[in-house]
Amino acid sequence: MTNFYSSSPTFHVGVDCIIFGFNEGELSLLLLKRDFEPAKGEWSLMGGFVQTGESVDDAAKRVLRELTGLEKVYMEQVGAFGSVDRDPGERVVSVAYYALININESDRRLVQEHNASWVNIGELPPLIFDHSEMVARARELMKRQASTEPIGFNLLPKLFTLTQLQSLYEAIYGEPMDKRNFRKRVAEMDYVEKTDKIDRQSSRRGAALYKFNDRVYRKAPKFKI
Amino acid sequence: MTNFYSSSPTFHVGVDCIIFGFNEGELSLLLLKRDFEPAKGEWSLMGGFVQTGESVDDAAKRVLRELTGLEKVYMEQVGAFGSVDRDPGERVVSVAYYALININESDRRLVQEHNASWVNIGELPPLIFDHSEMVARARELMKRQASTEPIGFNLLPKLFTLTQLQSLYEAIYGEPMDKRNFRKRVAEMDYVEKTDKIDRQSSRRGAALYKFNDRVYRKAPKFKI
DNA sequence: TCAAAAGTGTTAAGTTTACACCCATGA
DNA sequence: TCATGGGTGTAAACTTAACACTTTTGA
Repeated sequence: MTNFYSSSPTFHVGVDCIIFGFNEGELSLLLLKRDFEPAKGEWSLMGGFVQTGESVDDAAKRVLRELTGLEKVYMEQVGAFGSVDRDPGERVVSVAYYALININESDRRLVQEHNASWVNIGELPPLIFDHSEMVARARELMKRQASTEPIGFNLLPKLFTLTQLQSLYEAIYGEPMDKRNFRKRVAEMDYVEKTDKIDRQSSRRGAALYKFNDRVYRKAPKFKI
Repeated sequence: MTNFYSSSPTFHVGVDCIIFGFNEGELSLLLLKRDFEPAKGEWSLMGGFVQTGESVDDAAKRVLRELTGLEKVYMEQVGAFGSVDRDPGERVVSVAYYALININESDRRLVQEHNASWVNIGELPPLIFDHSEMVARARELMKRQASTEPIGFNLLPKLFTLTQLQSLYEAIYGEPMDKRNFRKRVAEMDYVEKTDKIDRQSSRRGAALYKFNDRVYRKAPKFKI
């Protein structure tokens, strides 16, 4: 009896990470300037190959960790990219993931070693292969999910001001929002808790610092922003 | 110099299809009772392996065509499933797709030859591997997309009554809808066109038959149902 | 003549949007 | 004292939801 699987070819399976960060009111992506072939010298997403005994999700986590040093990061699968010629080197089916990280928590040394840098999302260079398409799909997905679930907090420090939070959502949606309406909505989210701490960086008066309480959110998960 | 790719393993890449149909007010899936190993005798999705020189999307289209005889079907990728042990036979990374078809247009002989049948979505048997999870994800995705884009028409005959259309959306959302509000919304969609034909199957009085005009939709794509 | 599905508008409730001024502070 | 960002409420516009009766016709 012939083996059921053996008549079909096998392929390298890759993972590529669209890594979002937020700083100074701007969304950025962590991109690599490739110092290796193929496509040496061009910009790309951080990627890698799935290994034996490693799930595709785990491969994505590993690849993210290799670049940023971070574990337990918020990640979502964007989808599989499987055109025949998407990688000119060899046939590779790749699964894209997006990650939301707090830029300040990433390991600067690792980032530098990989020749990676944060690029403002409005000024992205052309990317290799189909990586620009992956980014476009990831942005769409992230935008939709950000309007539905409180994932934006992953991009902020643990303590943040409401102005920061609003500026984050303005960056995600790409449009300005009304301050009073925004704060009204946040006020209804019991899991966005005002602390007694004050941020004195951003203004003379000082702004109240808030935190996201996931425990409370899971009890009453209502979110629409 | 060593080859960049060769240090990583390769895997079989599969595709699995969640095939939605609509009949008698009920959503159904086209499932296979496997007459081959592994998991012979159990229920599964229709699947196959990606071939050399074939994109993953094309593999999904081929697999769907092999079972239904249909081409140019509405399909969406659900995502990649990559757990290490998801297929007990051998390591397989699989990409799930959902398809929306008109049951009457599928090739009954082909369906029979594959030992496949339409199963009401409320009465699904346990499925092999992670196929139940694929189905769950596909349903969620399809529901969301159905509320945003006029994809439901793919499940109906070219001519349909408003009662059929409402009953379809009730099946998709799993909840009853108000007839007058529903018709009000449809009346605002210029691309849902009343024909001069009458359906006399469903009632003594007869119901006006409508059709979806994709040309008109693309000019003014507003949809919310 | 009646059973069965088709067809049709109005009102109340809820949600979303627009909008402008005072506050607290450090320089 | 003034420049800067922080903080606050109300009313109009719009959207959504609730609701019941008349029409047509084949059996």
